Amino acid sequence: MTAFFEKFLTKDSLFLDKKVLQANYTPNKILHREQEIEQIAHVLAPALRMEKSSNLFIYGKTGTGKTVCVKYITNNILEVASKNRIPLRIVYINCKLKRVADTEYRLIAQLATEFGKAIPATGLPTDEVYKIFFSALDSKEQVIILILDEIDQLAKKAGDAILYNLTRINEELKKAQLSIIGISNDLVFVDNLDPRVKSSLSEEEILFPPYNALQIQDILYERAKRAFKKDALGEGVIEKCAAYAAREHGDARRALELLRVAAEIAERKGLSKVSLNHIDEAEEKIERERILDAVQTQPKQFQAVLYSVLKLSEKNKPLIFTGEIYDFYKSLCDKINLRPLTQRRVSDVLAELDMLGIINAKVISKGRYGRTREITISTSHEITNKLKELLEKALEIS
DNA sequence: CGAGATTCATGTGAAGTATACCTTTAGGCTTAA
DNA sequence: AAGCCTAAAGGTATACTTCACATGAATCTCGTA
Repeated sequence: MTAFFEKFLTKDSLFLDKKVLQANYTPNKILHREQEIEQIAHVLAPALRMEKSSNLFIYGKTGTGKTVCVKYITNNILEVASKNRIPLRIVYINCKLKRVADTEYRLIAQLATEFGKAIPATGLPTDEVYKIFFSALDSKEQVIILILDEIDQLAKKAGDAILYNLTRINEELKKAQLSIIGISNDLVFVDNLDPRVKSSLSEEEILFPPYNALQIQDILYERAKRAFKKDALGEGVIEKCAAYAAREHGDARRALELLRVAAEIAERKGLSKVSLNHIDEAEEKIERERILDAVQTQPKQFQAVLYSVLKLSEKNKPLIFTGEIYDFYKSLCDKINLRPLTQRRVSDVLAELDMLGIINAKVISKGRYGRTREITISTSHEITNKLKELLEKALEIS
């Protein structure tokens, strides 16, 4: 054991600074987004004069740099603010996180917690929580910029009334000022909003177009310079990562992750260079971990339903229907001593699993033979097998 | 043969229920003057 | 008399159930050519 660690220590790493490639890293130079950054900066600048800045709505596909740009700007603005003793506060919330900010109550509770007020998970009336949040907000003169990431998820689950309430809070605040930045991956999201919400939320709008392959390459080169030691990357590695990511609507986050994981794989193998086939391995690994992770954090019932789907797909059938799943699921529940949910609920569970991208579900009509969800597994065989193992363990299936 | 009607299996919306948790309040007990 | 603790009462959010109705194309029915 000691020998292993000794060797680990002396073996030199491919990385110079790994965190440069990690998802939450904010670089101090963002390429190919000069215009967007300037626009955002213009919108937010009034906050420094203690004026309310316009609400801002940012949209663009995943990995187009929305979050990074916003974080970059807010970091800068915070710096200036603290230097000049301006009471500016930035709150960032990701609305997608299940059980954190995916309902009205939980979002406001989360916000209140950000302001140092502990809110129980249940029990309080929602408007009470609003009041607590409100008084925390208005307790002193300050400007607050509230960033709601993945706001489309929130509106989809919790309705847009909550957004209306938030945009209206400002009118009642006496001392503080609140501006909202909404970030959405869904390009048509605003169009489905209540017009009142729409007009107040998107006083300013900025669209982030996808990066093209060349731009992603630039970004990768820039980061790789900091992240890796010289010559750690083989010929064409960056190009390939960029190409893969460009294929997926120019997702830079994905490209970076691909590069990092590929390097980790190479390093673990004790190689001194990352080569092209590591990228393929990395892609596989990322996909696997994304799914395994998502599944692991699901409630037991969800896992049981998913397991049923997997088991049924095993029988070499390309399409599975809700009814079969429910039957299997019920007998499964019997076996593992789980109280079965109703079909109604399972229907919703399946819809949610679809949303998570773990399965593909499509509602079809089979004419005379009724209407159902047609379900397919979207992942590769290998991952499916791993999943089954994991679920068997989690559900204690012998 | 083709237009409508029918049918099936389940999707989907609304309303109700169970659970877990919160605050408030009233009563009982302890404590200190 | 004041202070503290506990338990009951009254209230809420959330996950789930119950009930009832909606869907939509394959299939059936029946009038017509």
